[in-house]
Amino acid sequence: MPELPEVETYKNYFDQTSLNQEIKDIIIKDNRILNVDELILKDKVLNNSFISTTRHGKYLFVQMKDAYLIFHFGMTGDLEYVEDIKYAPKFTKVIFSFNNNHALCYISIRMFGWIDIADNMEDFTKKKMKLGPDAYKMTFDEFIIALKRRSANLKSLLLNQEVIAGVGNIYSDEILFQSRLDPNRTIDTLNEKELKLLFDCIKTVFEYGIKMKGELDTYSGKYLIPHRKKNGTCPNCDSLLRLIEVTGRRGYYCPKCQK
DNA sequence: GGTCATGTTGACTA
DNA sequence: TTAGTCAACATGAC
Repeated sequence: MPELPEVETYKNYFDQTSLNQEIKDIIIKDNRILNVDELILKDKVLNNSFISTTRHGKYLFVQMKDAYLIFHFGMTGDLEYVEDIKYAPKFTKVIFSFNNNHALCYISIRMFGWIDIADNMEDFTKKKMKLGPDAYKMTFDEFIIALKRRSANLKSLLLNQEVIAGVGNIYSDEILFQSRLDPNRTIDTLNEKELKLLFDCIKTVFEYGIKMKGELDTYSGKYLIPHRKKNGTCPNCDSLLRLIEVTGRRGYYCPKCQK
């Protein structure tokens, strides 16, 4: 499922269920989702505990004694805390089992997500993944710096994790709709006021998304999200939404409201 | 059976 | 360097 609001929701869920308990076992049901050698993973995790978590973009970092465990959820990743490993849901790929027999399951249907280990969070985000600033936490100055020398169209720009981390396909449509900006425009055509507007909309859209725990089907009808389907209409002016394809992703926008 | 999907990456071209 | 296009990854839903 995850874009930024979902990953933030997973983070909160992780914090409420899985911190500060000794990890006594890891069960790897499918090692294709591991980006790290199984032995290294076990060495870093077993007999340790999860201390705290940090989210950067769509990545969740879990601090341990001398390493970070990293989760990426792809398009169909999820976490579930269960009372016993026998309740592990379908498509569970890795189970972290605690001393009290409760367990945290990493679930992935399509296996686009993965689990990794890193010594240092900055090295991972900046050097390895080259991620831009986190879209929800960045300041306006960081946003402007991230856009320097960029000239891509607005939708591809928002989707590019190296520019800004955390915006996915659905939220890129919503952010551009709330900003009333045409996704086909290029970033270098925006004036100061439009840049500030775009920045503010990134924040408010994610704020709402986090509040709603990323559950898209509960979103208010004044948002674009419930309308982004074939023959969907603009919640603002009722025009038929237009479909665009950018970087192989489908997007919806209102040709009348978004300029 | 065909198409589509909340993501990322690498190859290639301009 | 930056951008755009395409294909690949694996699986379920409609």
